[in-house]
Amino acid sequence: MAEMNASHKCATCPTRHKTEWSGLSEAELAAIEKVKSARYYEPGEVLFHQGDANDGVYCIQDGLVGSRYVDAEGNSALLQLANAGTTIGYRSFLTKLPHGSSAEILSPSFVCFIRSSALSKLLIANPQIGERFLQHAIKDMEDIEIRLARSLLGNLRNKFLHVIMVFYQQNGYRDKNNNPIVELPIKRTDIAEMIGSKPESISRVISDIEKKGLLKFDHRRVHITNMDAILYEVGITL
Amino acid sequence: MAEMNASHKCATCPTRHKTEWSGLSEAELAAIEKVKSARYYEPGEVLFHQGDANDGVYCIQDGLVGSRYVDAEGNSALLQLANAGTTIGYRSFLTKLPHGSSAEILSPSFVCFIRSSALSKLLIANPQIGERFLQHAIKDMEDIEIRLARSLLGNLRNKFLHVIMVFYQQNGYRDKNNNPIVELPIKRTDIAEMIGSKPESISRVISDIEKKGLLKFDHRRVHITNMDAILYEVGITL
DNA sequence: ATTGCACATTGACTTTTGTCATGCAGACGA
DNA sequence: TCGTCTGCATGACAAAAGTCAATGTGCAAT
Repeated sequence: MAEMNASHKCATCPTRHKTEWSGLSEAELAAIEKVKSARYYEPGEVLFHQGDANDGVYCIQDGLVGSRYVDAEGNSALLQLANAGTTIGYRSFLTKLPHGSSAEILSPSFVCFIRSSALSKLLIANPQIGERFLQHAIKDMEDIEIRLARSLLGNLRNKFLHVIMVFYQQNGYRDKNNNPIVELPIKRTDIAEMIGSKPESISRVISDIEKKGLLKFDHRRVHITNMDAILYEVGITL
Repeated sequence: MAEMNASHKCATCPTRHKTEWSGLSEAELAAIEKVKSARYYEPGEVLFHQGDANDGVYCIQDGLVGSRYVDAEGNSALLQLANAGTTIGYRSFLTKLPHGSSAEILSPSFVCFIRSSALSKLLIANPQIGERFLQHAIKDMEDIEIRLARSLLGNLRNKFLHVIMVFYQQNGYRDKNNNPIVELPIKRTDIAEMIGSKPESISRVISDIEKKGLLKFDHRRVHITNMDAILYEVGITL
């Protein structure tokens, strides 16, 4: 993932169809092409910091980016993960307020950047991009609302299983024996920060879940050995 | 609050300036007036149920409405509170998906209703209403994101104090001696459901907080006796 | 191959929160 | 005024999760 291609033009971007920039004309793409910049990022790099003013939006062509919130005591939480095809930073672009959380590279990523001033012009010329931002906002909102509901209602084990299943929906595959497998894109500490917990507790939950035969962990590779039980426990709704 | 007035026309609605319907022309208001219905609700009544299809949006003229999510085991959580001037149900109107949570009356309320079919026509004729929904969505999102962050990072006491301070910002006032006071609009059990806890734990947190001299509880009336300490503990940011 | 390092696990213990049972007080209708 | 009901508080105990310390493990650089 995220290896350097020959070119990174929007017109040939493999993930553009999943973004707010799908369905634009050749001329519009060319306009974006002229004002955008793009580069490869290493894990740990930061696209923008919590509290910074908005300078534009970032479109993730490949990789994984987390939005991390740090409170006054220095405790941090991962509020959201954004993968290929996701545009981030649009919220503070629209509100003109500072970023509420940092955007931190979690996996090697290739990310494009469109400066606010250029984006404002694009929005005036193409009102349908605004409509796409509304759709995006609503999708994000449902996502966050589910997280909130689970964080209010579930125990550690339930929340952890949910995270695993979300990763499975995004990245999961089946091996030659048709057994479901998912590679976790982030480390234990970050999983803990997604559900408001600590890495030690994650370890304990993992060994408990393995003992019960629901999952089998091999470092970041997870074999889902009892899908039904997990789906039942996680709950189908929401 | 929420007593029956002589009339409940949008044109004279005291809370309209806070809603998506502000800034509409006389003719547009008259159009809404023709298609809307409105009535008074008692606590416990439900505007729509989790899982129901969307039939329109509800505009709260006066009172308090909570969106309650219930999981498979029957545990419930209050995800959001909506007070006067707030329009709810717009999300599933826009996505055409079922409601993710119920809307339950928490205080006596007067609520207007605009059917989907009529609202669709209004939106076509008045694109700026769509823009207002985007603003509303973003505001809701920031609200939920704060809740999520606190729910991931904070302990019970911190989350409880935050809820109190939110109520204070909305409803708080000062007595003759200039001491800050807030009347809690909901009971302990519902506060517990807002922060993923139980009423007994809320009681304990309250007696602890009283012992420390931060707040003084008289049933639902709360005297804020050490504002600085509370603001420090809750944290100014986000 | 060896060392160093970041990540992960495990154990012992503490703290926080939930659970269950009980009692009390204010609100309301008969 | 009397019972009844709901909300609230408290005590005793159980369960869940965090903390601190020690140890293990794979990986990369030398």
